[in-house]
Amino acid sequence: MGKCEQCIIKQFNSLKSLTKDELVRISNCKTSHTIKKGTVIFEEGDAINGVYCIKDGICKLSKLSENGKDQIVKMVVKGQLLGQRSLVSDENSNLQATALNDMEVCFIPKSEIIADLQKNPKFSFDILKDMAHDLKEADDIIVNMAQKSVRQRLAEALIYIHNSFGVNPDGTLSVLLSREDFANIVGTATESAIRVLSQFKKEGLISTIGKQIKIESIEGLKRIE
Amino acid sequence: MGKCEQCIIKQFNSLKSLTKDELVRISNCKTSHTIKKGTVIFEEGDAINGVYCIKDGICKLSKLSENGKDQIVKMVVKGQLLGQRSLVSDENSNLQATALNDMEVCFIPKSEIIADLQKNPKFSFDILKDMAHDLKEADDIIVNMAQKSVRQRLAEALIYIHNSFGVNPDGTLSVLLSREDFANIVGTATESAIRVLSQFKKEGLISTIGKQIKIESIEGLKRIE
DNA sequence: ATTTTAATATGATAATTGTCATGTTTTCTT
DNA sequence: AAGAAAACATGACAATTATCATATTAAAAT
Repeated sequence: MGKCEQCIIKQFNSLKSLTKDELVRISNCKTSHTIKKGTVIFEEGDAINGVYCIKDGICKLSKLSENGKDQIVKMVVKGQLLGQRSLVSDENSNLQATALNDMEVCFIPKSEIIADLQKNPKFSFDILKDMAHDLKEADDIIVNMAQKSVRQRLAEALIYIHNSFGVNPDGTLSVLLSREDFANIVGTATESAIRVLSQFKKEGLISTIGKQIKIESIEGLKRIE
Repeated sequence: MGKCEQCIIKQFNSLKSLTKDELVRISNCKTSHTIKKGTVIFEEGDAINGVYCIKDGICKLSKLSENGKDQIVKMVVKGQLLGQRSLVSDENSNLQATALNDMEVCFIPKSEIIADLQKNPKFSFDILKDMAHDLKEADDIIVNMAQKSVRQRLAEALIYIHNSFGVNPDGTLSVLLSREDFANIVGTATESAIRVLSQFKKEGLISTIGKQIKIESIEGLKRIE
């Protein structure tokens, strides 16, 4: 099993602020996992008790609404930490995490890392920065949900996914989402999401290869009102 | 001017985790302010460079949408800290803060408190907990915005305000909001908010005394689908 | 390879919400 | 106290979005 001290992934998240000694200790108690696409990593209400360092892949964080829909609140990718909040609060998770493709993760038990959070101010400040950033993003999402049309939100979601998670060699979005996922990001009915995507296609803003989506005009998508 | 060490307000926020020495130092550099209802405390894009400890009153945090509406993202009351995020990130504020009634606040410059954040792990852990809580709340708001009707959201907003900020002796909500404010919390047109409130009144769920609102049946509001 | 199932697509229609117009009430100003 | 301005209220209508029905296509299972 790989060692945290030597793992490049940590450069991308708060673990980079741990000392070598701390990393060695964590490395000895972490567990590596391969997670198949579609697997639920944790559910709403679960006690998580640790963080996942994502070595590869991507997952969605969602919350079940009373109307039966599963609103996607955030996506977490390779390099990032999943479940940071469980380190801080003793409450159970308010979100469900589901793998969007095959993932490789390391799980670090809370018990082993919580002391570092208390002792290593650089580390806790890093986590703090992360959360502040998440909070800012959440504010933006709230405003978008409240004030923008489905069309606008979907256009922005496409741009966001394009810019944040990149594209395949053929130009299609590297994260493969179902139409239902798109609907659950944007907060609309699946049919509505499908309809809007069809329109975007007609307008030449995107093209599709099977369920893969390729953005043809970011500028065009940005211009949508 | 009052001294932080003796101030009861700090019991309600993360400042309680500062040592006596730290509090004394902060007390010497803080500035007290009275803020009139309606005053903009800081705007989007402002560099805040400190936190406000709210001794009395309440304010709204909002963000301007492209369509000209001012979405209210959060309300901050007596006892809480305003602008915590400015301590952590060096970016300018993404939100505007506006006093909803007359306020009394103490402003603590970032320069004086940032060292404590680095050195006092109890304090930074407290702030971390706060942010984790805010983030959880933000998730809930996103789901509500995306999946619930205006009617449901407004009912929930009324309940939230009732439970979180309390009522006057006559039973009316102690935070006096305009219909436009309600619309901006719920993310709808002012006319729609007015309409729904009128309906709630007709249905006996609320009553009004001028623009003051009194909840007559929390259970009824909760039952709305 | 064929059946079965799930995902995508589109039409028709209903429900929700936004916009504009206009009137009323309340609050503020002088 | 009178007039002006802002906030509240409601109707009429348009736009957006959800829901239900039903194809069509793609993926999975046997």
